[in-house]
Parts: sequence; structure tokens; C-alpha cells
Amino acid sequence: MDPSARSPSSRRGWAQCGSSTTSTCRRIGDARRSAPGRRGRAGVVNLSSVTSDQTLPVDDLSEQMRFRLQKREALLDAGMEPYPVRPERSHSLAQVREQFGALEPGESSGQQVAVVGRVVFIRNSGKLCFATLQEGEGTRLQVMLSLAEIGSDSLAAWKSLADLGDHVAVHGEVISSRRGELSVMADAWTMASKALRPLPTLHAGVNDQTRVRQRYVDLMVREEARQMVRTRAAITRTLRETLERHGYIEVETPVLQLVHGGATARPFETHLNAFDQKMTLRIALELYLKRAVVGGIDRVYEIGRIFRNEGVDSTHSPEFTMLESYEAYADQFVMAERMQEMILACADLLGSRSIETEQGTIELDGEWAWLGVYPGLSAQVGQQVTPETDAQELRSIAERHEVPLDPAWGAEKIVLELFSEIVEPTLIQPTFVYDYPPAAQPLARPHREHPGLIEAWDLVIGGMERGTAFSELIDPVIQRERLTIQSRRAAAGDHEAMELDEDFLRALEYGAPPMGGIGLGIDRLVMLFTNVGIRETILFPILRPEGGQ
RNA sequence: GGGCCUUUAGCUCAGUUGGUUAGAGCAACGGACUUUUAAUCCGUGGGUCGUGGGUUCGAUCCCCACAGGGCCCA
Repeated sequence: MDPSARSPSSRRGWAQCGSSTTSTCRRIGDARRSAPGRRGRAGVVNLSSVTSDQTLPVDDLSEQMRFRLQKREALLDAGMEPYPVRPERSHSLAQVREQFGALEPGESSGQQVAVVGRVVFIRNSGKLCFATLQEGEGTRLQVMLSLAEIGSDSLAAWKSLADLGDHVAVHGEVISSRRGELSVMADAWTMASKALRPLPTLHAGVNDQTRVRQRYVDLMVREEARQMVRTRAAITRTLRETLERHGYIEVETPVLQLVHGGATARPFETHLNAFDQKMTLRIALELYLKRAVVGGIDRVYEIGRIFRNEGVDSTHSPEFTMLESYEAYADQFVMAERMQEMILACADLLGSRSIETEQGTIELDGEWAWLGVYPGLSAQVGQQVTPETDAQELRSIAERHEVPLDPAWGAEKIVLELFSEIVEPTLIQPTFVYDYPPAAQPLARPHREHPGLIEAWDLVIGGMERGTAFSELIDPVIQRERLTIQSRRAAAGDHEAMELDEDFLRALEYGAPPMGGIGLGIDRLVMLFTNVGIRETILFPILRPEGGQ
């Protein structure tokens, strides 16, 4: 707030403003009642004085927006900036609450402050006005504007120019109202930012569509939306802290890649003009992080956005955030300890190791179960299934359980499908599903004891895969064989198959240390702790274009 | 890809078994009010009933297509 706003001269300014506004508002009413033919010309407000030669077609705007545009003009006419560069602000609303929270009802602090916030409630009476300001994460504070303190011109300006949704700056003494509400008793106010669109009803919230399409509105009106942002940030911070306690180093690896790999997924394609080169957006972090471990960064992780050009539903988003971490001289069991520690740290931060869901209570405390893929499937279908069970028999099991299969799939792929359809949804408590067939993960090493299996697990909680880990494949010869098979599939038209990454193989050929690696989907982790769909965990999710645009 | 539900004022929602001028709360506009708490009281305005076709004397309502959103299935 400009200090001069409290000088007598500026009060004269408000006086002019107040009176001109009254007439402005009458003009709007007159214009609406005048002949329709005039509205075309009069119905365009020129904003060139502040922005450019752009104009807003006023006839297309709601009545409320037209009034607010006129109020903005009235502020400018009166020499009052509707969007000042830096309003005076001595305290945040939270600081006022903290420093003066102990005031007794009716007590005055004798302290002057300058605060800024968005008007979320407004209660105007003849000579005393109340407004509730809201800032940042939702902290609210009442301001009072009294005729005796602020003068008739400034009070009139407040009543005619300040709307719900505006940011306003208020200077005055911190007091407690007679009812004990902590307040700033204004001796001056200025506009901090004039809102042209009305604030939605605060108590009803907004519908699901507006929530995701206009998250900024959702954040203004719904505390749970603000809480989601904080929860997600707290979870990523906790994951970082846990890994860094174990000596992990955070790195950033390329998003734009020549060769996509590290996962089975269809990539987004793009083009690098400088090299006239086709490129893809990464579908995983894996291959570059392993290169870092080869180079001697023994404990390394990245939290980053990855992109998969696939379906969109309540559990899938085309872009999502993944944590991958790699640790030299560790195996899948060490990584299981890391995973459990990270998730428990998040649970403790959020306050509880029990999570209530529709499928029942998830208990994160205690031992987490280990379940072999083949024993788990055998128990659920009531017949022995082993790596030796042939595709034909597996297909008859699938038929009995009404699991649709692709005719091209082999036995291993069928087992994976059967497990994820029949067993996975039943695993509510934290379970490491392990001893996978090789088809599951081309980048995991062969099992140390059982031929025909690999060293990899998926962590299933609440019937959904939340994370995965392997004892990583470091034998460059076997890795080349596996990637060659993948690349043949890619060449044959399988959009999800990996390409042969020669530079990655070259890195392995220099000798990678034995290592364990983790992949953890951040969005699904947030979903676990908050019980909402993926679109609520992502601040600005991918959406179809709005109609008519 | 298939099925079901949904789209009405700035916001949240009623409603119309097809019929005069489509409603409520909040919000807005005018007025009253110096301790309110989603303030209250009086008055006023605000609608392409998602879009485009069709049936009908008449469609926001019935039918078809399309678009957005949601749920279930594949």
C-alpha cells in the first residue's frame, strides 16, 4: 500500500472515486435499458490504457463481469491502481494470527499492521463493514472498516468498489472485535488486485469438472484441494529425505531421448529441429540412472516426470511422476527394505500407519508379506501352476476365470495377466509379489537359485501395484540378448517394446556393479494415502480440450 | 471400443408425465443498518435449459447425432 494512501489528499481521491462509481453503476443500468442497437458500440470496453489494443466483447460477458470491469475502470478514473505493483504489507495474515492471537474480546493491541488478502466474505452495513481475507494456504483474517476510523469517502469507495474475490490491502490497528474475532481495524484500504470474475459459492465448492479444469478456482474455495498440494509435497520431500539419509544423490537425466527404453510402454514422439532428429519423451528413468551407477555414483535417484502415450482413466495419466533409485552392491531384498522405509516414513509424516479404504483397512505396520507369483496364482485358482505349466493349460484357467487373453501371448505373459487379474485385486495388505517369469522385466537379472525366474518384485497395496524393484541385470551379454528380442518386437510393430540402446549396453560393458533398483509411482503413492483418483493428485492433469475452443 | 448416468443463471442445484412469463439458495444491482461471522431486512435485474438436426400446432422436456464430464465393462 502506498503510504500516501492515508494522506488527506488521497482521501479526496477516494471521494471522487466513490461518487463517480455511483454514477458509473447507474450508467450500466441505463445502458442495459437503452435500445439494443446501441449496445454493440457501447458494449465493448477498451482496455488499452493498461494492456494493449485487445478488447473484451462485453455483450458476451455475464452481468457480474460487466460490473466488475466498470469498477476496474472507475478505479483507474480515480487514479487508483487496480493492479498495483507492490501493496504495502508488514505482516502475513498468519503472522497477525500468530502474534496477536491472545487478544481478549474487545481488546486493542495498539499495533499497526498492513495486510493483504483475497476477500472471501463481505458483510457491509451502514457505517461499519466487515470482510474476511484469505491468503495463500487458506489462512483467514477479518478486517473492519469503520466510518469513524476511515472516513466517509473511503468507506463509500469500499462499498462500491470492493467485491468478493478481490485482493485488497488494509492498513490499521490489530484489534479483537466484541465477539472476539481477531481483526484489523482499517485506517486505509487500497485495491491490491481487482477480480473480474465472481468467486464461486464458497460453501458449495465447485463441481468435478471445474475442479480439474480450473484448479486455481478449486484451490481458492476448497481446503481439501489445498491440502492435497501440501500432502503431495510432503510425500516427495519425505522420499528425498529417506534416500538422502542412506547417502543417495539426486540427479537429473534427459527427458528428450533418442532411444526409448527402461519400460514397456508407448512413447510420445517429437522432433529436434537442430539435428533434424526424431526423438521421444522418456518412458522411464532407468537406463540413464544405471549409466550413473556404472560411472561410480553408487547411490543415485531421480524424481521426475515420465510420459506414456496410453490410456487415460482414474488410475492412469499420460504424464506422471516416478521415483527411481539405484544402489550398488544391493539386491532386491535391500531395495524392499528401502521401499518399506520410504512408505512408512510417508505414513508417519501423514499421521497414521493405518489407511481406511473401501476394500478394508490397510495396515502398514508389521511384517510385509512376500508372495511368489506361481504359488500365489496356484492358491487362488486351486490348481498347481509352475513355470513348466504350458500355455494351453493356462488358457483353460483363464477361460474358467473369464480373463480375456491375446492369442499371441505365451505362457509367461499369460501367467502375468492371470496374476494381475485374479490375485492382485485380492492383495489389500502390503505384499511383495516376487519370483516373476523373465517376460515380466527384461532388465532384471536371472534368479540366483531358480532357473526360469527373475529377481524382481512388485509391491501391491490396496489391490494395486504401487512400486517395483529388481536385482538389476548387469551381464552385458544377457542384456544385449534381451534388448535384441525387444527391438525385434519393436521393429515388428510392437509400439511398447524397447529399442536397442547401444550406448546403454556400452556402459554395461565397462562393468556395472551388482545393484538393486526401485521404481515408485508418486501419483499412485499419493492416491494410496489420500484415497482419491489420479486426477486429484495431479495439480493440473491432462484433459481434453474444452468444447468450442 | 461397448453400456449406463450427466450437462439448466456467475456458483451449487431443483424442475418441466410436451403448453402462458423456467425456479431456489448464494452471488450481483438499488436502498436501510457501527460489532458482523455463509450478517440481516426491503426492492430489482440476470437464462441459446451443452451443440446441431428431427417429431410436433407447440420442445428445456420426446427421438437421433455430436461434444464435455462421471461410473462400469472390454
